[in-house]
Amino acid sequence: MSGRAEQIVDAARALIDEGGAATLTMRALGERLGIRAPSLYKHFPDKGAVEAEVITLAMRELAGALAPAAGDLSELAAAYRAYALAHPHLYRLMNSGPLPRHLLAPGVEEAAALPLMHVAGGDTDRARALWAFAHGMVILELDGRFPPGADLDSAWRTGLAAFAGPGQPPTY
Amino acid sequence: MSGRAEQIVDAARALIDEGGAATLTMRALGERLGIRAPSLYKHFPDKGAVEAEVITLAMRELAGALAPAAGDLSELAAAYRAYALAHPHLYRLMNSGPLPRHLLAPGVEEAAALPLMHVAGGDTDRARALWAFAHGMVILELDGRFPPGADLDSAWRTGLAAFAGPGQPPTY
DNA sequence: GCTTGACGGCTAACACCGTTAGCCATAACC
DNA sequence: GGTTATGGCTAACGGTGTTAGCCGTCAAGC
Repeated sequence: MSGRAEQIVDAARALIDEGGAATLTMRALGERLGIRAPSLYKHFPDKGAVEAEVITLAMRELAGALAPAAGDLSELAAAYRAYALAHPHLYRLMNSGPLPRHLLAPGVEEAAALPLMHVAGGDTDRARALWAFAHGMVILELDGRFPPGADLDSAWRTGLAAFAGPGQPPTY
Repeated sequence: MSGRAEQIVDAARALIDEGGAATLTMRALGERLGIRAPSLYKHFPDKGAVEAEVITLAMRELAGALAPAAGDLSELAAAYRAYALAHPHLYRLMNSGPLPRHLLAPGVEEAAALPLMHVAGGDTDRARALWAFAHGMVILELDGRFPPGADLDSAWRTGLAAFAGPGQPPTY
């Protein structure tokens, strides 16, 4: 990816991070770089390709934010939620709707899921259930689905306690 | 809501149910009723108002689908997942993104959540964690985020077992 | 019976969207 | 020095939600 392409992806990331996916417009993106929209097509085939690069970038960010907390369930959950709250639009972009897997850098999706797999002790069912819980909590919070004033820390603790319970203890 | 308005909402529901939210276009909606797009604005202030009515309708549907399974956790979970898989686009519409609460029929959101609250034994933390898990499982499945061939029944069982565990037994 | 007004359709148009076609200046390379 | 790739540009197309303004129908009131 040439230098110009990286600038475009960075600008697109900033645009989404600030105003959400709907703010990412080819014209707005061009304007941010002092360029007209059609010129962007000299670097990317279409808008979806730019978005895919932003997703790749965000997944690497998320993996990086999770890595230091790997090993401890509640720390990992806190780091996961913290990233989502810090970058709600990026979180939504990479974790909602169909994923353009064929456009993503290979391995990046697995890398983001690795800490969770590790904390689940290699039990895929447990890992998937945990992932669903964490994603559910985060996305419902981001979308304002919980009643205003709801004690979400408490709900998180309750859920994590259930998963940490004696059902299937970590094998390591 | 007059007769014509109901026809519009029904057509909109059908359009979304068949092809997803993106298929709901004011022009397509009009065409389905033998009418031009601008005429729709004689019945609704904008597209968002039509969508809000469809959301209200879908929430009532979901509540109706959940009611027979109330009381039993795994039955309730099965009914929840079944509705989502039967009407993925409607599920996404009503459970993703910001909710236009001020446009929804009052009480409809609570009614859809009631069976879950009941099965959680009145424990709001437990109810929220369960909701997050169920929504997470469903939306990740709908979005194709799980690996192809993943045994999701098994993941559901694992998660439900964790929540049904001795952490906080039902109080009734 | 005539007038008035609401209702519910219509066309034309605007601003914005992603995208394509085609032109052109610069710069590197043989 | 000519050739070619790079990376800009304008103009335009078809699609989107939405607005303005026109007009036929039909019921109510005088």
